[in-house]
Amino acid sequence: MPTARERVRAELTSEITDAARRQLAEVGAAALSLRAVAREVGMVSSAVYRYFPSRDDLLTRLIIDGYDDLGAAAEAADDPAAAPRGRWLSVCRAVRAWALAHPHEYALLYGSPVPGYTAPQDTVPAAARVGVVLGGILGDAARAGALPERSGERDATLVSDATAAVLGGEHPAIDETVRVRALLAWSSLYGTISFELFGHFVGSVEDGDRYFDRAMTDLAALIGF
Amino acid sequence: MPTARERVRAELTSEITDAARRQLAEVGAAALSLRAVAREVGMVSSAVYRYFPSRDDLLTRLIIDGYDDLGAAAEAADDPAAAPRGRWLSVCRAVRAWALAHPHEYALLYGSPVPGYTAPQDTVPAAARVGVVLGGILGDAARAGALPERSGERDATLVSDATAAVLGGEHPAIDETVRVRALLAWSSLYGTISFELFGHFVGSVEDGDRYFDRAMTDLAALIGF
DNA sequence: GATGTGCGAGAGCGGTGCTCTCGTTCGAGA
DNA sequence: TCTCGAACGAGAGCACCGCTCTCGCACATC
Repeated sequence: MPTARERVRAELTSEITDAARRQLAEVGAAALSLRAVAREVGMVSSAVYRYFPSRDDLLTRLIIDGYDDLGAAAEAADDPAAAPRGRWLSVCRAVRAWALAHPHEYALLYGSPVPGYTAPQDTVPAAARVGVVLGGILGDAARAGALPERSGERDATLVSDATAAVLGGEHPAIDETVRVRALLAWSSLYGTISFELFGHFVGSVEDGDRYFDRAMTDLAALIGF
Repeated sequence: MPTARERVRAELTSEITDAARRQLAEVGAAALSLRAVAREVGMVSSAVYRYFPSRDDLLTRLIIDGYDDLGAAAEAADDPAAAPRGRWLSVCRAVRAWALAHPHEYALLYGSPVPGYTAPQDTVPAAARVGVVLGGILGDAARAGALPERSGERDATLVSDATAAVLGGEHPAIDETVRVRALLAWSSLYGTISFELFGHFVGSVEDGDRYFDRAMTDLAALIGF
């Protein structure tokens, strides 16, 4: 049972992260100021250091929360009963929708890394959630016989064992070519969203929604869906 | 003929940008400090404002230079006499090599936008150079009959006229499907490089060089090369 | 009830972007 | 050739930043 002190500490911690999240959404990670967060929660800046040893640790908290929120959105959008292509497209749409709704969070997760900041190991499980969802679609499709037959060969020098396991594991319909294409589709999803969000499609793509659907459908076909 | 004052002004301006470029390469855009640049060139910080009205304007200069440098690298890597797939792969490799050699510049160009900063119109021509090279490969391939026949249809609600013109223009082998795939391949190139550079492939891709070549080859096949 | 730990407040350090003022110097027009 | 205005560098200063340290106060434990 938590003491009163522990309870108020937990409450204050989440109050700080909430304020930080609000400020992140407003001004972005680079302009996120620990002092402003402190002001918003009615603290003096030095008091915040009782809860987060540095601004980077506060950012780490936001990064993990962001990955988790995005991962949950992707998982919620996936209907395991649907056909592979529909599942793929649905998850891609969910990721894009989350990115458009949380542009600064997305930039924090998938944009330039914060300088002098290296992601601690804590972020890894949360960061992997979207990939796990997409890998599950691939594996389910293979086991359902929805993918063309392939050599099933394994080249461990290209894709790591852990990632190969996430990408449907060993199956005759999955070889290194499929694994590479799945990774390519995964990174292309984020490349597409990043280009849209960071303005590189301005003047090129007229209808973002339709372009995205067509591009993601092309990627699904590349994998074999 | 430039006066002595104009000459020394131009010289000092390039001295400032050189120092800024060095600092960008070392500490990244977010940590680039106008005061440190001033120190490096032996000025007091306020004097730099005679040459750049703000830190963002200095960054804009670096962005344009970066796009130009990257664009020149892409153009130099393209051999118009080669086959489309080889040209595509060669340009992709050049972009990746430039990114790996200039990670902070790359992050400035294709990572999170600087907060409160909107790219001025000056950056557009420089930013377009890589896309023009890739579009040229597509157009040459179409005119050489190296692409499968298609409907040649045009759907201006999806891709802008200017971009369609860059992507080989009107040709029976180029329809909106090809244009979408070309844009997808373009953004996927950067998605792949960004994932590698920003650490999202850590633990997944074992051999970055081979993975990149195979992924880019898959993209070429998607376009029709 | 005494004691020690957790906590918030405040001052302070060195850094940042940016502004303003003040002499100086240079260059073009009279 | 002289003059006067524009350009320039230096310096002080403002408000902000991340972070550290110290100092009291309050709470939980012995």
